[in-house]
Amino acid sequence: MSALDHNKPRIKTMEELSATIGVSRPTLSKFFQDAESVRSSTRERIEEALDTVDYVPNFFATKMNRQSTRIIGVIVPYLNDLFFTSLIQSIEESALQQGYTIIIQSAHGDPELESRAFENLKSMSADGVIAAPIGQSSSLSAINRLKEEFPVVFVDSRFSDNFEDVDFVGTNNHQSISLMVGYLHRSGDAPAFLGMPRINSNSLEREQAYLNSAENLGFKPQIIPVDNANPVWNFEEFAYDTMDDYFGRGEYVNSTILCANDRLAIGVIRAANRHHLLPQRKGESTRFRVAGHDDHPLSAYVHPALTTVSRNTSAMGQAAVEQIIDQIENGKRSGQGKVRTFDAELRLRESA
Amino acid sequence: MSALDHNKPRIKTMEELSATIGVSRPTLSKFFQDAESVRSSTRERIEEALDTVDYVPNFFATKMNRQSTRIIGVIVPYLNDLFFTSLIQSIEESALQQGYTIIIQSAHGDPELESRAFENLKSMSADGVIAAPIGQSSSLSAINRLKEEFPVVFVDSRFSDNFEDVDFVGTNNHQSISLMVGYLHRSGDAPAFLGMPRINSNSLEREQAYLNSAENLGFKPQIIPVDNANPVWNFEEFAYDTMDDYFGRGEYVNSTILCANDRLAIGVIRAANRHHLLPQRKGESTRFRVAGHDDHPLSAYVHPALTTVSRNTSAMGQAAVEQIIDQIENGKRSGQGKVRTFDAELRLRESA
DNA sequence: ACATAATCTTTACACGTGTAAATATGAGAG
DNA sequence: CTCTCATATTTACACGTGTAAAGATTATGT
Repeated sequence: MSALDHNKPRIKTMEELSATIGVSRPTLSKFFQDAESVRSSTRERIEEALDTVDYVPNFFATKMNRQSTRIIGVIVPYLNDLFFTSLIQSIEESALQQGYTIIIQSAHGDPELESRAFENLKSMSADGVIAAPIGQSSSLSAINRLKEEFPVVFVDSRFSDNFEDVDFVGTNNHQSISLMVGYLHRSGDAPAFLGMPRINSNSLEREQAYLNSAENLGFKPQIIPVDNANPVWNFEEFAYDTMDDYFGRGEYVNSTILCANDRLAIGVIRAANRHHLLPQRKGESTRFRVAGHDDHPLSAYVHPALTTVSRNTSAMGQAAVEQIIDQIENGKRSGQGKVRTFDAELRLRESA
Repeated sequence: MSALDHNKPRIKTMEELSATIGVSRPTLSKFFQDAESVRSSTRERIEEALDTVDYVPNFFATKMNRQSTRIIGVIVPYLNDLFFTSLIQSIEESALQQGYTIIIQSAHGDPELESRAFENLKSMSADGVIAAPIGQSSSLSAINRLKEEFPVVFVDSRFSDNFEDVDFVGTNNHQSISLMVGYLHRSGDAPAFLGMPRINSNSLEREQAYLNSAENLGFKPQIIPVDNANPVWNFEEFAYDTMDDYFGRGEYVNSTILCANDRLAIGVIRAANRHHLLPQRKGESTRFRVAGHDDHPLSAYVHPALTTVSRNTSAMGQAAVEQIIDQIENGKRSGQGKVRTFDAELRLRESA
């Protein structure tokens, strides 16, 4: 039968379907919203008929005259990042399970496009939005306005101020960083810290967590100065250029470097390899070490394999969906937003 | 003003907008479709009013009663792959420029979900679909039916048969592979070939191109046997496991290996590093070499940096959009589909 | 077979915007 | 100050489905 699918007559409207299979349109409407809501004999009759016919309800028409569209918007700053794509994947899976459809919007790193993405979702009457914000102040006012209009959950990073009333799902950066700093400190030199070339909450929090850990463990923190002039999204290149420069001048060549994320670490490893700072053979050892943060899918495949901490993207995606659906179905509570952060786990590999 | 955005009164319908700003609804409708279509004095009046008010036309309502929705669906087999995300990025950019909106659908590697993605897009009356198909026969019948209903362009890979009438945009695999084989052959040992663990057109074409090149250059082709039992999407792990096995048994340890894509090559490099097959220091040299295909964003950051050929994803995305819009606006020509393939360029780095 | 409840059909209006036709208004030319 | 043409307004219907109300039909228990 499935080979003959294309022979099924195409039916465009529910009205037409009603006429051809002899079931009233309101009943069909009920059926498509919830097959269980009609008598079982009717259900079977409809289902049999649907096998012989090619019909899908019009998406727009179904959503238009409805209080709830069961659409969740997902906004990410950038699609070319495996962290975000795996987050999306997890979100989509959870949402689908709850009968929600997701609409993906990428801001392409542009605050202007981020605002437009929110507008798009508003015009689609999305029930709610899960957003991983770019974190630049330019998009702040737009988001500030839109968070009043429908449920919003931030994931991954959030704005430092003005958004205490918005739910947040992310990583417990203090736990993850102190876990890694603790490990590095007890297994060798205390680490220096290479941050992200832009200001978002993760960037700040991780740096702060690093400083706290240093204080707790009693070593002198050392934050590697970087050019923060223009925020950039190709982290590997940024880290490579930065450290290639330092290494060329003989700086940090015997250090342990903790990077704010794996993509930076991958760039650092590349630079370190170029300057022969890393152990090349089994048993060999050098003083230089690198560690990352996130457990990027490829971090196990660089050489030396990257020691890092894993973020539980799957749990984060699931939690974000739970939170947004809670807001949608139980109403948005004003006041304090719920904050859920997830602990990271150490992934000891070769680079440190 | 933008700081006070949230003070703007929220207006939900065009009717309401018409009442508050004193311009008739049909005129507003014209304005939102094409601002140039109304008298300039009217346009200014509307634009000024819009500054003081918060209104966006309802997406569903605008699309519903329209012949053209200006929506292009984009279906990818998997979102967790930087090749597809950069393709999407390029497609979105081109589409936006032409006034089209894209809706992204990921099949998550599942033919069932791929079919459903097509259904979704049909229910949204998408004007056309750009699809990178999974390439399994199970989804063939569904696609076969749907390609009759609206314009379809395949990108990246296509079905071997039954789809000569569908436009295709991809890489000139014969050019790219023979370019690489030629280079490897004249710079060292002739390569063996490691293919992808699943059957799509790229997989087959690249293998065939490899065989052709071998014949042209007069060396004996050697295709590395792999387990094709269950198609798998984590290429790095697949390649690592496969080659770790071989290397452990002393096989291929002095070979030059050409991989069907960079993600495989990254896995191979990892395995080769574990078995110390690759040159570790400057000047050092071994007989073992690896080359990839695609110019994956991280291929320059593995160690040794991967020698590969670049696919022009930007041009491919742009071409795919051109083709789909051509079909949408000039009608679908039956008969032979237009095939556009792009040449690849050699990216000589360190691994070969 | 009867009463009763569950479900279906019929009818009608709603959602927010596109769009066509007839009419009214305004700007520019003479 | 008319006439004319371009553009706006008014009115009306359309898109495809959700949904409420009233009446008709079917299933269930006795």
